[in-house]
Amino acid sequence: MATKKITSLEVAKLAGVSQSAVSRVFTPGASASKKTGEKVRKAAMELGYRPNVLARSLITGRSRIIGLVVAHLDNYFYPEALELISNALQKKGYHVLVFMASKTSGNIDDVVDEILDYQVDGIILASVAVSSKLASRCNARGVPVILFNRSQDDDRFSAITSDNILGGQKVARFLIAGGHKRIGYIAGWEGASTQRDRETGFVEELKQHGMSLYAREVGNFNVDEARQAAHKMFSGDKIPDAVFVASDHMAFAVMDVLRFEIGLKIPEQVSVVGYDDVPVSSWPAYDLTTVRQPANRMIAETVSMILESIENKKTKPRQIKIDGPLIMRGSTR
Amino acid sequence: MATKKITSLEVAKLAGVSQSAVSRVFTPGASASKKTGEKVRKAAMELGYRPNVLARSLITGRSRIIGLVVAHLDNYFYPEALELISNALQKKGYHVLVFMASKTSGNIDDVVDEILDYQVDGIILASVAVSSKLASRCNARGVPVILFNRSQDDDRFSAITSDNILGGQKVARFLIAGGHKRIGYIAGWEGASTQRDRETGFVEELKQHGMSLYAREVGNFNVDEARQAAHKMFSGDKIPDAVFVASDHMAFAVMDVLRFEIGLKIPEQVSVVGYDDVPVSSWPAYDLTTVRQPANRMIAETVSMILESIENKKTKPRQIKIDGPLIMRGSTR
DNA sequence: TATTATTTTGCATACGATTGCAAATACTTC
DNA sequence: GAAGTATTTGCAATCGTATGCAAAATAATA
Repeated sequence: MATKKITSLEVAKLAGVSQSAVSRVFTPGASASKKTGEKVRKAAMELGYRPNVLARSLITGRSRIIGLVVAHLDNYFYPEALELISNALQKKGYHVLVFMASKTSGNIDDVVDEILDYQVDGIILASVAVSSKLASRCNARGVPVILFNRSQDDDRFSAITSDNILGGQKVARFLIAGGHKRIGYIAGWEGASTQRDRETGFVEELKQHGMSLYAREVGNFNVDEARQAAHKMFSGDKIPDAVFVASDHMAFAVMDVLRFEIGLKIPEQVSVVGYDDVPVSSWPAYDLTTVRQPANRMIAETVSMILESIENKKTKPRQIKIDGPLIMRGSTR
Repeated sequence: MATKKITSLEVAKLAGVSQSAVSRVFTPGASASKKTGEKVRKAAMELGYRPNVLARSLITGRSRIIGLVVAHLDNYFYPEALELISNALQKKGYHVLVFMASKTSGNIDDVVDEILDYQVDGIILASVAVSSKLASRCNARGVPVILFNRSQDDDRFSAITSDNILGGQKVARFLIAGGHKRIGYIAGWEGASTQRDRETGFVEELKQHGMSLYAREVGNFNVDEARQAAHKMFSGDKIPDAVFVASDHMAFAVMDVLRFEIGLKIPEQVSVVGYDDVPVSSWPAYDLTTVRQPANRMIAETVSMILESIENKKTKPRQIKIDGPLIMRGSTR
């Protein structure tokens, strides 16, 4: 139990070479002869040596750590995203340090400060906004920041989203084509760009067809509030014949209220459309028509973009929108 | 953009003190006068200085990083756990470095090696087993390892689980009390202690009442296999009148098959019981009777245990089982 | 084989902090 | 105000690795 750590120096001694030689053997691209390579590797194996990433990063200035801030693990889009991000980064030799932006404490700036303390090579903010003070601090440290599933009017950040405006439009067109006349919308948190864009696209497209929202409530991307919103929207006598809910997560709650509390048939009496296409949406119990957020491609872009920024400090931030299809299922007629 | 990092030395210069003074101001418990404290803090604020956690950990030997290995983010018990763990550790000044044990690559040992490279202060393995070679390597480095939601016959590890045997028993008693005569079981992955314990408790308790499993299939904690298992179990003419499924995650798939593909009524024709009590279980569309894994308490124990091991190297590993209640809902009669 | 070009190697320093030790300063107490 | 005690401070070494530089070893060329 009283065990010393194995350092490169001890490996060097055993292998009969200098400490720098050991370092070079473990540094890809450094010059070391085949013979030394073998000696060192053998000694290292014997002692169970592995380079200390932290010590290395102290001198290289690269930690190979990416900070990931995430708030809504209860929305099942994010666990999926987290898994994909982590896997993709792992393949590139990076790892993810997770920071929860607890909805209560709220102050993202503090969290980002903590992240920077770990000398992360980059930061991914999943569905979380950040003050411009923080922006400049990250910029000052040369740490690239990428917004995932959230965009912000600040060109110091790259942002990856699905094309939420287009997505909203698709939903509108689809519902209109289905002959719906009284169309409601249950909004997410109004501070979120995703919410705003989805609604904008949706409402604009309705307008194109000479229609407007028949009802509107706010669910704040939150199950309980979504339930309340559903109750309000469907309590009168003239109820909508279709409702677009700003996220699948909320849509499930809405469907449950409609079916089990109000007693409406979906889709016969009401059509419901969500947004995200999380795995649960395809389960027969919900079978929810929704706009797919192409997680794979969003993550691929996110990862390649952040790595690019790390390699090459002078890449310009970019805003990317990825188109996602409308997935038609049984919650709509 | 070409911005230097702010080090303690620069703060020291600005504040007109030595570098060690700066360090002391930022080290809780170190001796520094009120006056210096103020000068230093002012200078630090002005320059935007924050201590470099990595450099600190190089010398203290503490990284304040906890490695977390997790495999099944698609089972919604784990995102919840991850959120709770991360929050709890954050409060204590630790952070979580995530490692995905992709089911395919499989080799956890390599993952743990990677973790150790980051000089983590501890490792939490969520639902993942590890070889005894690795065990000794972690032990050698003095890095405590805790198994979360998995136990292992190796007393070098602490392990936190719910009381799966007792949980299985509770389900058996409940189903018997409900008058069920033909009781089936859909197993998880047989390599998992959770699966084994749940089944053991369940079957033993049936035996106590002079009953035995009417049918048994394996779902491997996997949605697709669970679906197939359900099909097999409910295809004959004498079908079970109740089925205990080893995880909620699989239970949802089973319910969907029974209702939408086979056309059975739950609970009138078949009762279904799950295990975990993930949030979805309480949604009306499933309304699943299940055994709650008390995530809060499990995480609280996990965190306090790992921190204790870090502070005090000579704590003995312990195995803890936490009792969880049977939550009765509408999927059973 | 002698000479030059190329690799490989070791030395020494640096990365940004913490900490034991001894000197200096501040605080008590009479 | 002096003597003694308690705090604060700076110096210098240290953590484990990477890397510029010059020397040594090897390979290439004539």
